[in-house]
Amino acid sequence: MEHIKDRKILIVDDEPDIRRMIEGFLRKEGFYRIYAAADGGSALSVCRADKPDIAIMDVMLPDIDGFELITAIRQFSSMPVLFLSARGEDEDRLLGLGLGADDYVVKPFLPRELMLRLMAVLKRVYAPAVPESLPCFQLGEYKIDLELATVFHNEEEIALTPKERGLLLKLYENQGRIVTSDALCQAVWGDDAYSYENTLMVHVRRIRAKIEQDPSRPKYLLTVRGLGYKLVVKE
Amino acid sequence: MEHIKDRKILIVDDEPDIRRMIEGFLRKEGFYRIYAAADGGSALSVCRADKPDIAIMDVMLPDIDGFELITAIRQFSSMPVLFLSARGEDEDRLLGLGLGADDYVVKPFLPRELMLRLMAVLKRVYAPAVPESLPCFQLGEYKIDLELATVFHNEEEIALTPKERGLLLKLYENQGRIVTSDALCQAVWGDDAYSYENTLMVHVRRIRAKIEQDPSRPKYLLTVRGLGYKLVVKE
DNA sequence: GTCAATCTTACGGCAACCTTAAATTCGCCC
DNA sequence: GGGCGAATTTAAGGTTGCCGTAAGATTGAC
Repeated sequence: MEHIKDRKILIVDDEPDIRRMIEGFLRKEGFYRIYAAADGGSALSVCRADKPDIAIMDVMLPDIDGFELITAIRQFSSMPVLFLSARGEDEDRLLGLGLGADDYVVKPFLPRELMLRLMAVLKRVYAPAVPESLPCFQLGEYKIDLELATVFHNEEEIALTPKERGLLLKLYENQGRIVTSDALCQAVWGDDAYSYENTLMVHVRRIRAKIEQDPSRPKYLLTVRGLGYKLVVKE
Repeated sequence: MEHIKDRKILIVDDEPDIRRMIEGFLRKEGFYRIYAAADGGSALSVCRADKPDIAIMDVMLPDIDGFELITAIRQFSSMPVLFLSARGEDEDRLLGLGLGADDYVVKPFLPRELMLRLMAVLKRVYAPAVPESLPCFQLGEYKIDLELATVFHNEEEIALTPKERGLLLKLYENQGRIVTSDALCQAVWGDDAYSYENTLMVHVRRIRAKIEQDPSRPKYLLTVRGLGYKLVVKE
């Protein structure tokens, strides 16, 4: 999941105009994975089948009350839900939030407000658990600080890019051991392991340019032919 | 002021039942410094005399409209005000908030909701127990005094705006470390951080205009691509 | 020597970032 | 309230540099 706008959104409302309005606005804002449903029944099956990342739903639906719907959804999913409601009653609001709704917008609303709240919920719920601190270690005269994404060498500070940092982290976690190319790709690019072999080599080359005296005869980041790479930390 | 529940609360409502209900609930929740008034006139004198920390007041009072009352109060006090209203109209809400009300609860309400909002307002208004002294530090030829919100450079004094100050503070507290854009937004704008990315950039740009020789090639407030920003203090 | 694996370099796309200006909101004084 | 200047946000277009691709060179195993 690269971007917040890659999230899948389900819109549940029985009024076609509202559905289209919301969908249109969200698309204009850059969301592109949008589902829609007009009633609770189909909403429920979309939730099961497509597993959207968030649902925007009207409280009043033709076949089922929104609060019952969220209860049903909670049986199998903890996806965030943002309610739309024409009523301004506080009981509804509290009930909704109490049942696990994440926010609540009163109709009529400005598209922008819906947007703000949607983004807020997505950020809150899917906020990446950032590891507090990343390691810092020495390679001969080179000091590698992954926290600062920086290599220190001879008074110089050389910045590391995110990919370089990710690769070095994976290698450092397995220092002295061989890390397969697949494992490295997995660590940096995620599960969909396409043919990143070549790309990986290029990145390794770039890392070597930053942490090796002679990048062509590496001392620290070694190639293990046929298997992968290995980071040698000890002197 | 030790605790949030040591705050003095004024309840203004002409219905004795409502007054008692709110007061009872608040006492049960641990508040103990509670004043009550049945009309705008006495509310005003309580505000003058006892200087409550917050007022909960009905919009409809026998002698005066709540909005006029808040205007009168604003003449001599900036105490937070939380409105109760039987009308659910947004105009009222906006008007109230625009006039300096801090929140707004629609009757009928659940005591718990009033409570939540009351606490929220108190926290928001009184939490930033402004740290007495803010740091002052040197960036090359630039002296940054966050206390005075001023940059000194070549006999010149350049004022910092509140946002600029907030950002610089957060950066200074993490000097030498990378501060993510999210963390910066959070520090200055609060939790619901969305769409501030661009705004942040603009502010960074303006800060750079004040503390960098060449804002396009910053020496102190550096960009860390893909991560955030970093303040380099040491020379 | 041959072949496959790995290295090396260069280049273009694209997202992240920058920059500016205009629009809007905020805060203060009257 | 209304008006004014400052502060902030929005918007639009420009720039930069990370990253992925490809193509040719080199290395190591057999």
